[in-house]
Amino acid sequence: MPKTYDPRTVERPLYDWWEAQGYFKPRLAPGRKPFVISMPPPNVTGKLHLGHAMTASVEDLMIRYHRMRGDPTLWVPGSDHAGIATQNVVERELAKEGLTRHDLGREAFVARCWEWKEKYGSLITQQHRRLGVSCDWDRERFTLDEGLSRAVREAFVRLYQKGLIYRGTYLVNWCPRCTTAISDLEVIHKEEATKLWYIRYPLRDRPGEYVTVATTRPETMLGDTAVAVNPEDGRYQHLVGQTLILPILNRPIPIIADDAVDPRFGTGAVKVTPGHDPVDYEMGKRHGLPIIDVMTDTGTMNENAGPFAGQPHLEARRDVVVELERLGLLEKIEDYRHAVGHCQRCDTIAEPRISTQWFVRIKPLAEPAIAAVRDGRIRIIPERFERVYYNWMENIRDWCISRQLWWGHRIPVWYCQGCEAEIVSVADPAACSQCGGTTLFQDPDVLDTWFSSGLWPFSTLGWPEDTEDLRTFYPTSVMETGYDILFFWVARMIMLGLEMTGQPPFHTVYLHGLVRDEYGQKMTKSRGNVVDPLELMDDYGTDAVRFSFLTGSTPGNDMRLSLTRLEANRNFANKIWNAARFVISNLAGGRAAQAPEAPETLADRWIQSRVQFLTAEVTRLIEDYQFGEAGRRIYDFLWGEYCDWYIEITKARLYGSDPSAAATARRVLVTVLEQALRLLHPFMPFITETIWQNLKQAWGAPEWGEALIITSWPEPGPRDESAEAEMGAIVEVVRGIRNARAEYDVEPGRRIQALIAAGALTAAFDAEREALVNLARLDSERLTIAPSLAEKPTKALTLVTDGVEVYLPLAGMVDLEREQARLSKELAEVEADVARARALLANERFVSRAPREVVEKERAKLAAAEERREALAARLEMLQAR
RNA sequence: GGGCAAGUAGCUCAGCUGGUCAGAGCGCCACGUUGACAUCGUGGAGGCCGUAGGUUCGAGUCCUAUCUUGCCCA
Repeated sequence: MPKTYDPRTVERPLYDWWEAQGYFKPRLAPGRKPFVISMPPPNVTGKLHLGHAMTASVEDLMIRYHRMRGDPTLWVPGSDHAGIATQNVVERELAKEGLTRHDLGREAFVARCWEWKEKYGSLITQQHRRLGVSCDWDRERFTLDEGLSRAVREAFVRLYQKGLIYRGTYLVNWCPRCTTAISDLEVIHKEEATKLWYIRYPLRDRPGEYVTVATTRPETMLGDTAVAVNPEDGRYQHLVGQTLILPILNRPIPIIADDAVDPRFGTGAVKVTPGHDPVDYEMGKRHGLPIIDVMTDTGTMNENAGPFAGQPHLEARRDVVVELERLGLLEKIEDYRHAVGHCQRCDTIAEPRISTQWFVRIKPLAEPAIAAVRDGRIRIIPERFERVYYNWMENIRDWCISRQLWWGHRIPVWYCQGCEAEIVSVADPAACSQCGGTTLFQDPDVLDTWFSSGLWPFSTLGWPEDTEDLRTFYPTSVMETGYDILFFWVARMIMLGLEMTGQPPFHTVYLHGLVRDEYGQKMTKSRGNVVDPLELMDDYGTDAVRFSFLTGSTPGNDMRLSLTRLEANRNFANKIWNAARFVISNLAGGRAAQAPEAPETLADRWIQSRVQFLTAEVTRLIEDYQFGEAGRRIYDFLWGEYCDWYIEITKARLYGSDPSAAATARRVLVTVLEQALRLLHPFMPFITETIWQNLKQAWGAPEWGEALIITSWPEPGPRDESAEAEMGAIVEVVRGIRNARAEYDVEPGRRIQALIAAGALTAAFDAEREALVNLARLDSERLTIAPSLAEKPTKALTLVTDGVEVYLPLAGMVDLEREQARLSKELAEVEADVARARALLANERFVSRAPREVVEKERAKLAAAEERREALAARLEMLQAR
């Protein structure tokens, strides 16, 4: 094994081997409930980003854990066709050739998209493998696959037949750049500084009088069909029912009264444009106002805009204002801040626009979806997102699912030219079901990408066919994803899953946070702060990247990417590597070549007890979805206990002359490391498997099995409480001696004399005498360990720990004045402890109300402190009396 | 306007259902080429857990108010 761990030489071949061996495929076990995750499908347009790395780290952890537990474990990968995003990318490619999609025509354009998908879609899956994801690639799916497309049609038809999908003409969000409708969720509201224009609308029947309205979008006045005031507003009550003349177009429009008007906004009178504003649209419906659409699908003014027809709407805005000013109807312009909706995909300002679209009637789907979370059939982690979910679900509005795009699932609706019937069908119809006519036109629109994603947990398993996979692996277990797509995706999977399959698609939703840059900013292309996970993996190794994501975040909370943390975890990998190197290089021919074992030492019993405790804790924490804490425990164990203490302690035996003692140490070194590697494997799969294979080989233990990835998760064995307590005391003494040496500037190489009065712990200290000598750099010849000392040296440093007194007669170095001062300080501290514990125990309410264990613990603490106090006081007295 | 999260050592963050919870990594100081590791070892300094109340025998840990920052929804 090389001196430093080199992930680059390890990762790729190991991943290929795992995959080739079929370890990523589920192993069925009769009677065991499968553990299944549907991987959130990355967009085919995408490059691997840190979100994927986070997702992969968390999901692969769960997958590997359950696989080791023996559950039939399936992780279904795939990718998403990402309608708007992909279409935009391909259109941009075309633009480089000076072409638009319309130049190509629909069929050729879609073919072009497929080409693009074939070329780049596999890129992200290759990149994905580098993260170590142990998913079943044979079950990889793409949302536009034949099977999934069929699922989409089936779902559409079922919803349509139940009356849950309808077509209608409504005000929807429209992106004039993408030239398609988008759903409410795809509109991003951003606060922007704009202007508020105050415009005078003359009263028809009262010459010279007018009503002033304020607007942020003057060009939409061309579509005004009323002016509204609040019915309670005294300023305007007398005008309600009067008629105004719309400036420029000179159209008569009424003044209406409506509760929706906020009297505090602007002048309290607002223009009503039902064709271009959601509030106005609702108002228009209530008052039977006409709807006038003044824009085209690309955001230019149409023929209804009179003199401004043909102008882009922002130009028209400017010119409308100029014209109003000329007419003397522009009262004033104020600065104003308000939220403006933007297209999620291209950031263009989204315009509310009247158009004919397909919608999902969502309330009947939302109600069962709310119930599933409320009654606990679905649990969301962290829990607070359940409220976010309810809040959104309870205020949900019908979902606009049609998109005026070409790349996607075409809506399975055909219109008969003969009788105008609407035919909705899973299979392409040959003839009209009403009149038998054969001239049918399919609806040109495609479905919202999230409609197909919403079916993902079951469409990937074969639904609507009653497949073996669907029967075995559905419902899935955990849906793990970023909280940013709780509404987009998770909520819709729950709704569609319940509706289509009658079951919640998963029992647990685990939401991770977003990965931000080191300054806490969202990573975006425009900020230029995007970090490429591939580079991180190159620089630090995949295991370090994964471990950093797992231990550096808590569910639902964003994390900042910290390079020092990555470095620390790379160092951790290297630390384990070297610990393993140490163990392996000391195996001396392996298990078969070992002498009969000597009995286990205290240290052996201690480390074995610790690894059992670790196993229990890590298992509990993983079961409780506390992955970060679990990872940190393993880190602390391996570095803090195994390396810093146990390995150091075994050196004496390994380098000593007793082959039996060495044999025991070797076995314990190997088995404890092996168990810890199993625990760590879901966090750091590459290095653990690599070490494990080396260790198995060097130790000669074929019965461990083929690979770590498929070994069993360890069951915690019993703890050895006394070994832990005794070893704890020894560690404390060693630390005390090291501390004293540093404080007195004893040269590191110098071996010093020590006298230890170990009381009840004498046997333990005797047993680990060699460890004490080595770790505290004591002079073996001049080390006394006894229950108590008949004669205590005067010129010596004194350490008093629980139940143990240590004397260090540092020849010529002990300054008794200083020593007395040091002991006095320590005594004062202990006295404070004693006083505090006494006060607490004297409090009747504490003794009577606190749990017994807590009181007992406090009593034990008091006793120990008192003992220490006595020892310190006695020592001080002795020094003073000298 | 409604809601949520965060505010803990110089920095980045852990601290589960209230009782060694005051921690880690990095940084800092001192020392160290002891036969796994300088991507290391040993020792050390450093925080009244945003602020003010409250509940409790006991509160970073629960409640209320408040300040700061960020996010979501409307």
